[in-house]
Amino acid sequence: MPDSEYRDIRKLDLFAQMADDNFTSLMRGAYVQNFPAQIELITEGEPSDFLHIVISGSVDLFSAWNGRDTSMATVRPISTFILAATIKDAPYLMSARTLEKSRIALIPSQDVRAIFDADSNFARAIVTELAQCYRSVIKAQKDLKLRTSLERLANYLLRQQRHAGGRAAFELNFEKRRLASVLGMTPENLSRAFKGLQPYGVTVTGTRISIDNQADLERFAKPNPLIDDFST
Amino acid sequence: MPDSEYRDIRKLDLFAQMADDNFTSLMRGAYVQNFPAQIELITEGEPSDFLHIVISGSVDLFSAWNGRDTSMATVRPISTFILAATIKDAPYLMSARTLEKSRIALIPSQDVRAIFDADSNFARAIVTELAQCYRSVIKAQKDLKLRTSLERLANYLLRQQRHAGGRAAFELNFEKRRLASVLGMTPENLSRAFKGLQPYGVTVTGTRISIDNQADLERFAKPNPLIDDFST
DNA sequence: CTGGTGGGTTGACATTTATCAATTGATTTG
DNA sequence: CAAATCAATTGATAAATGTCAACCCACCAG
Repeated sequence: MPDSEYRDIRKLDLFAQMADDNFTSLMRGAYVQNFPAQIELITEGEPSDFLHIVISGSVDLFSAWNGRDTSMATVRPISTFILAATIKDAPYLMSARTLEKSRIALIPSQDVRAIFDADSNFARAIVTELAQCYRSVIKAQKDLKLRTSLERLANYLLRQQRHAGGRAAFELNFEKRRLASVLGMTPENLSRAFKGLQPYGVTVTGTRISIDNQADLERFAKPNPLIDDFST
Repeated sequence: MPDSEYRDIRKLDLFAQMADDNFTSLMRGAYVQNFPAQIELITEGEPSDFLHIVISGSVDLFSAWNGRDTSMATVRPISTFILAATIKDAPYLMSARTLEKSRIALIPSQDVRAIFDADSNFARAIVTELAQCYRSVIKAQKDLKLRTSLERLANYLLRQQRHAGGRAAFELNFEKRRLASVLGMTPENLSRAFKGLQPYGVTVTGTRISIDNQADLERFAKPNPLIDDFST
């Protein structure tokens, strides 16, 4: 693993405070691999052998049941996924596939558990990370249960806009079919939902979104920090 | 606090392994109160001053937005809630109200955070608990996104049946309106959903459910441990 | 250049779910 | 006991969402 990557991983909240020895030992056992796009990295139901870290590219977490499937989340650099399964030594609840060419570090789960037992700074960081993950899912669930698909899309656009710097126009860094799945609707419905937001000043050209009337859209979307603010 | 309650709390996974001193110190700062039914214990958005432990009775966790509200979960004795908010020192994401007369212990959040820093056994237990909570919410989200309301009800009944001992007939320990909200539908819809399960051998009399054809219902519901098994 | 491929869109239609209003039935309360 | 209350149910209807088929268009490979 190149030094720069090593340092980038070290800077993650999860690893920043742990003892040098323990971090080095974790990394010694790690594999780093480049994967092409559309590769299934893990499959739900399998034992959780590795904690994964996305170094570059992006990864889709999804789940299937009875012939249907749905995107649960997207993981972008640099962050980890499958932490809860690793800690509990329980089967994966979601599958993961690369969305594009990606570089992924794999840390053996038993190493993570061993160092978690030995390094209380690491244990604390894991607590913070898990609490964050838990709260994110709760927010997603509120989004799903309390809002219609049009409202979910409107709020998604506002979040994405903020994330992209707050300007009126920004890029959708999602395939629309995946966005539809993340938002819990069909691609056809998403297409119509975009049209449904036109009266509130939303213009779509390919992957480019333009919010022409910020106040109008916010009046409709009613964004709420207890659902839409990912930082708290 | 009576000795028996003290011991019951001590037995919770969350507190079982921590040092005696630390547990005693946590409990010294705790309040225990009896609340009547339908009392709002906490309100979403407020700072998380206390970790709550339900000693008896039951508590509904719910959330509201834009005039709508939805039940997220029910907490039954003996277990805690609001752990993630306490740890992160972040605002509550959900409100809580007693469903019946309940006895609740309140532990000041700053005490929990202080002892979490000092007692690594406690920290480890918190990790396990949070990982468990996280995985439960992920399962709930899969249930919501991958299943129709009829399928959610069918699987709920099978889970409840197992929880009640596995016999063909069992009690629904939920008000139907609340069950509807938990399952993400309206009470009217739940009523119709029960009728929709009649062809699969489900009989409803008040709060009593009878599953007359286990195999048929399971063939329809297609229960899956990665969604319906709460223990893993 | 050309034919294929796949994402995105559109229209017609079906299904699911929500809403509203009215009724029932059990329980509570004065 | 009778009135009031509230959860549960039912029917009629509306709204939201999904499905299916067709089509457009950008992109890529031969």
